[in-house]
Amino acid sequence: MIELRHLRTLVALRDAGSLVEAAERVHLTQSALSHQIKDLEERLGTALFMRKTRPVEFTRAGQRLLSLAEQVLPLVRMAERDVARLIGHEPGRLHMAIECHSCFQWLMPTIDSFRDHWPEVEIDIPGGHHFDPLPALAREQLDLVITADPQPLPSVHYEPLFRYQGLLAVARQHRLADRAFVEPEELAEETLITYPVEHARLDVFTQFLDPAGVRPREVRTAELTIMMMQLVASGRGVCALPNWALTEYLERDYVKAVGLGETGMWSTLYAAIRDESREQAWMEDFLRTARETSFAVLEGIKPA
Amino acid sequence: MIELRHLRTLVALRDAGSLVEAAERVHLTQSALSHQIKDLEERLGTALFMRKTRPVEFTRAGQRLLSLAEQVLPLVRMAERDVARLIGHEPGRLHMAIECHSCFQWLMPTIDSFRDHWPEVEIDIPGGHHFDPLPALAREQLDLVITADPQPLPSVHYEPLFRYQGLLAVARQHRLADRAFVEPEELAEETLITYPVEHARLDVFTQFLDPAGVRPREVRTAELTIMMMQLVASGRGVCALPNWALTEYLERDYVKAVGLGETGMWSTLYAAIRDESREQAWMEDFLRTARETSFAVLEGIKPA
DNA sequence: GATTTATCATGACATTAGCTCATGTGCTTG
DNA sequence: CAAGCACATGAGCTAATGTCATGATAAATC
Repeated sequence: MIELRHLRTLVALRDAGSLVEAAERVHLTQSALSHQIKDLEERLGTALFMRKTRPVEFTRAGQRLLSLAEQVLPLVRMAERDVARLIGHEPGRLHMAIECHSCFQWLMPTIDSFRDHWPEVEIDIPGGHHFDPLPALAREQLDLVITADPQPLPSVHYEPLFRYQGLLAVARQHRLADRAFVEPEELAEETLITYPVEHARLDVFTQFLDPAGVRPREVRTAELTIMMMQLVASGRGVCALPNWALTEYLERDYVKAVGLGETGMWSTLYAAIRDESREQAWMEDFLRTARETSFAVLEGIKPA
Repeated sequence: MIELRHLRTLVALRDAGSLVEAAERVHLTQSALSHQIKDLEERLGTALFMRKTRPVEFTRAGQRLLSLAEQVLPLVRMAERDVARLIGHEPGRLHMAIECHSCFQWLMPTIDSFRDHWPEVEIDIPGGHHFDPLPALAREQLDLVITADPQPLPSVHYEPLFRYQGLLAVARQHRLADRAFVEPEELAEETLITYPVEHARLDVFTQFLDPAGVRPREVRTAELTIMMMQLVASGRGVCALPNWALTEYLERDYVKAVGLGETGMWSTLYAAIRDESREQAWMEDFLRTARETSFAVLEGIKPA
């Protein structure tokens, strides 16, 4: 008997293009998917996709099942939402803080799509708070915080969203422009441009420079990503940003990007929420939507 | 995660009206369904149906999932059929013999619905064969035989369709009319009306009278059920028929029905097919359709 | 063309979901 | 109030469904 599990796998496979990555998306091993699909194929009596092409190519039978999945899975999700709505009639509240300036890029589409499904949830991003958002979360002043450095707090749960790589943006003619990666020491004579937030919240420092005991010659700040890009492009400094925040500038050949350290500087972005709210159907749905939107909108990120 | 299994269970539950019978339909135990649904309810956080009513009554959440099932399951079946069709392009042949006169009642709607889905399968009920159908099945002159007495033959497989109870139809004013059941000996002085087929193929004899060494005073035959009913109603004899073949006459209060023996005479109706054809998608589908149609059209039958 | 790197397949083992069995509880019915 | 029926529940088992370790194969890199 064919099950929804199979359909979800097929969709992941198509979106990912390979078994390995599809496996990450559905949080299973490559082997599990291989077995699962093989089993399904045996029961159906036909192959579902070609393994020797990249991205994988679906047979006609595979395509038919994919189209089934496209029809069916949204229906299932809608039903689940309806059921969830039938249960809890208390309107939800979703006040959030974002510790990650570039996150608006995926957060806005996420919120848009979420609002369609859960109109009764009150969404807000309260501005002008100068308090520390994570304790505010515990105090129930906030309901969700997007952050890259989880700190253990009672009753706060960190839900990983995705992993991304921090890259160093440099001018095209910069001396480091053609390097695959740089070592911390090489930034000692550079001007580093950052968002105007505390030192401890910038992972170029916490993960890269501080461990090596290096301080850049100068640090200056800019509010917006595009301003940073202006400064970098005109050779006024370098700046570290998530890979996906850079893609559009890289495509336009506006700046160059190099890795931070040999292994690259990978971070995980988390949604911090209170333990209790993990149960709420709309919260689950928000996180799912966030992940889906991110993977659709951003390039170069990986499942956590 | 909700799975198709759950949806199939819910549909069975609604159709059956009780967990016990639903369990029979999906070929699981009552316990399994109880666990399965409980588990689902816990994950959803809400009850799906009321257990204390008969037939069971669905909560709003339950109804929502039912409606999901109604949308989704047909789509899944269609996709499965399409996939099956993509594989085997050889048009199928379905020539059948029916060893059960009353069976046309459910067989005709079955065939109608099947033909819609598998237009390329050539369906026929070759008439005028006076050979024994089961060997003809093995010889590939036939592809399916509806029968109530399976005889072991190499490469022939018997797929149970449903169980039914043989009842004795008697005139309203008959001396046995108010009995719950009769013993074989009580038929020694009766005229028994049967279809014009060999003795060994009539289960009133093989299962009821022969074991007790009883022969009715007289045996006469009639071709059609309705003729039998005429004769019975006018006191010219009694006749044994499947419960479901009698319902329409019982509802019109045309005749009365009594059980055969204290435990009742239960038989199982089988579809005999060749081993190889068990694999064919359209054959599976025919059997499924047959079962579904039977349960929809006939009253008082049970899953095999 | 050799070497490295990637993906998928596969067999053995592990885990767990999902089932059956046996039994308990509560409702209905005679 | 006893009997019958339907559902619930806990224990235990099995088979389905995973993981791990490894090998084969194809593409990418040197």
